[in-house]
Amino acid sequence: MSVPDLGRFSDPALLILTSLANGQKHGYHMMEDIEAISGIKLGPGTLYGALNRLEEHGFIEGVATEDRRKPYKLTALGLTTLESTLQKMQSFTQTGLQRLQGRA
Amino acid sequence: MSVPDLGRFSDPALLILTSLANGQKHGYHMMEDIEAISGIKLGPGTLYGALNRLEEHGFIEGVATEDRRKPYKLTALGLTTLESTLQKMQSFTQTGLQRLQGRA
DNA sequence: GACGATATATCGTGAAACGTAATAATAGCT
DNA sequence: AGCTATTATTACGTTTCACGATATATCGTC
Repeated sequence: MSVPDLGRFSDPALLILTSLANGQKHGYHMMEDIEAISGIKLGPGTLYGALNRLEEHGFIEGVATEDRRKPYKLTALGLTTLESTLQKMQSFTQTGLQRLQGRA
Repeated sequence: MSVPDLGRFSDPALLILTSLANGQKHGYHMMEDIEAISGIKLGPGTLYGALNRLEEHGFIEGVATEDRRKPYKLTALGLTTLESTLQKMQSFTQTGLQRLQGRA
């Protein structure tokens, strides 16, 4: 990679919530989706670890199924949190890019 | 705050680099700047810890001075990294917000 | 010029999150 | 049946975070 990565800008939690923003998904599906929309490939430990934390904190919840796949979906809390986070991030990146613009 | 925070979306490192995007600053100044542009208040341990790591990784460098304040500025590496990170973040948040839009 | 408030940086510590990898088990393909 | 892809769990070492305590210099003001 030509441009090195900033340690962890990624924040798996945010990637996951965003992946769930357009409908429920199970873990493996998220892995692919996240890579598609962000270019970041989460390992299983990272992904499932973050999933558990998100569920504990009430941002997502498992959907009942008899399949071996375990789908998750956003809770109301997760939804509003995601929305406000994305909005803040957007205005923040806006500011940052403007600052870069203004450089000599 | 009505909307709870997503554990660590913040990523102090990114906040710091962005704060340096419009010119060199010393630690305390960054604290205030970061709070102004992001609403996030970094404690001293968080801030200076992240500063040290960023310097070790070559993203920023201290500026020589006789003052007791120690200013930092972006390195070339830090600059390109920041730019590419912000751009990716912007397109990512874009995608996320669109997905939220498309919800029933 | 003493005294409190603000500015500025350092250090220490425990907890949380991250990344990698090993493991397991089911499903699908040939 | 064997092999590959799918899907999830767990364990472990490292890094980062957040919080607080500490230290010192500077400023204002009385």
